[in-house]
Amino acid sequence: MDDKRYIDLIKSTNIADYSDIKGIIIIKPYGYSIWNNIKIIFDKILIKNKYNNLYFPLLISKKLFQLEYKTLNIIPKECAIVTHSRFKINNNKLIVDKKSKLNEELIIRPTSETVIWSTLKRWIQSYRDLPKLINQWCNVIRLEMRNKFFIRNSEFLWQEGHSIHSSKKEALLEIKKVKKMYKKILKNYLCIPFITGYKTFKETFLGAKFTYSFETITKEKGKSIQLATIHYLSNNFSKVYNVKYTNIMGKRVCTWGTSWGISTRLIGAIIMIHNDKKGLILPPKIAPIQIIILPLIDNYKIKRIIIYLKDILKKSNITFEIDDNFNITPGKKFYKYDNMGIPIKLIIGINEIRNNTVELIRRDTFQKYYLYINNNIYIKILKILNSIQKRIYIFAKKRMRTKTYFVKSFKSFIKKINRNCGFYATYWYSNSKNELTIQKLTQYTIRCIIKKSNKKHKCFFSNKYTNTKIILGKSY
RNA sequence: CGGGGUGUAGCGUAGCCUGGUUAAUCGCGCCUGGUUUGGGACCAGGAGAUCAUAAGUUCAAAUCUUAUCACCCCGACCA
Repeated sequence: MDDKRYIDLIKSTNIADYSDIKGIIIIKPYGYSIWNNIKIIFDKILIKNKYNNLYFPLLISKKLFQLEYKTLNIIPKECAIVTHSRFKINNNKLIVDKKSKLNEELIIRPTSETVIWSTLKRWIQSYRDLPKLINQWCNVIRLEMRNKFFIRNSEFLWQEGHSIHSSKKEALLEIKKVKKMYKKILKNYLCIPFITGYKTFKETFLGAKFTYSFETITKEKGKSIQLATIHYLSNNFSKVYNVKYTNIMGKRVCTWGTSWGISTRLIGAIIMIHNDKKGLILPPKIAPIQIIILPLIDNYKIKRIIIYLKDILKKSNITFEIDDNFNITPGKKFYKYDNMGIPIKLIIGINEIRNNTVELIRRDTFQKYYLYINNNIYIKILKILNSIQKRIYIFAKKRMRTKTYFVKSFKSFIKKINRNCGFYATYWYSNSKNELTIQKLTQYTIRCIIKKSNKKHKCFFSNKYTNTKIILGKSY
């Protein structure tokens, strides 16, 4: 899918639109509904894992950032900074009233570690207060130079989970738990295959000891998309904000933290991964509409069938919509709903009335089924929804595999990337300078370090011996 | 911030080089009426644009000149 097709698809399916500010988009009902489904699913997973939702403020004072700089050398980039509070009129034009300059600048959150950890100090006194497992669904702003619908917006919606623990061991265990949580939603619900691993030092979140990431590639282009990240904060933020607790021995000791997130970028990933010539193919479990019912003629018998079907679908928790606008021809409707990626079309016309059936067409294969209308019809429908869910995951996974290559030398790497974009596995002797050189030469970056083997191998770039295996990819 | 490009109706565009009954073409979409309706229907009619903004050249500017602004693509930044 080229960029134009991607943008066209988002616009024609009413998922999102541009706003009048560069890099900031409007998420329309159909798109928001996808996000909302992701949210509902992940919220359940969070609750199961004992997380509590809460909300921290949008604006953060500068003095907190100053603290982080002092201790961890974090320099915030790409922030929106609020400096004034008032306008005045000059020559019939609105201008910022310089007299209204704020004593201290406020920063719109690019992420919330700052405001959360500075608050935790007051919430955590004893080992009995730990662990603290919190999550918030919110928007953040990171002013980027270059933008792309959902993949890189200046404002995006996300979930940020934060956990604070009494020991290093417990914090690391929590990271394992979060990995499972993300694996579950990405694979079982969004049907997105992925690779996982640690970010290089250069790409690690500022203030984190390590960053663990989930990466995938797009259908045609084979470009990399980062789906989720988990940061192990160690006791770094505990040091900055002096978040300490009294342990069972009566000693005051530091806390250990993690933070992690998934964002509306996932919508972009879904679009880029699940599509064909006819448009989107949404995974049934997050599709805003799972079934579109299309009566072909305006007829009382059909109306009766629809009422009957409605009842059954509602009882089986299948989301559906009925399009009984007869001013639009069937062909046009078929194209429209195919484009929107609705998993199943149910068609009812004269033939169906005669045979007491409905015609079912699944979006992924366009296979047709004729189902008898009776109380058990939902069983077959659920089966097909499930089958679509599984099939699109398997297909995406196969595709990712065929787009994953192994290279031994930089020379063969260069040769191959000219032909195929994708994931490139190789051995790597850690060196930030070389990392940058590779990026400049090829536009490829190290997506993640996937494992450390026992055997030593030659680094594909420096020829030094190493046991580190990495995946390279071309990012959006 | 560097290099390139584009601004004409809700969207996509023609016209610009060579200024003149062109206050603007065509397609999609929208509205009204009718005939249609099993994979993007057709006919008839209709609404909708101070041609990005500002200044200049000229008898005359969408068209030429200058400035400004916005957006897009390619780099640096990046969940």
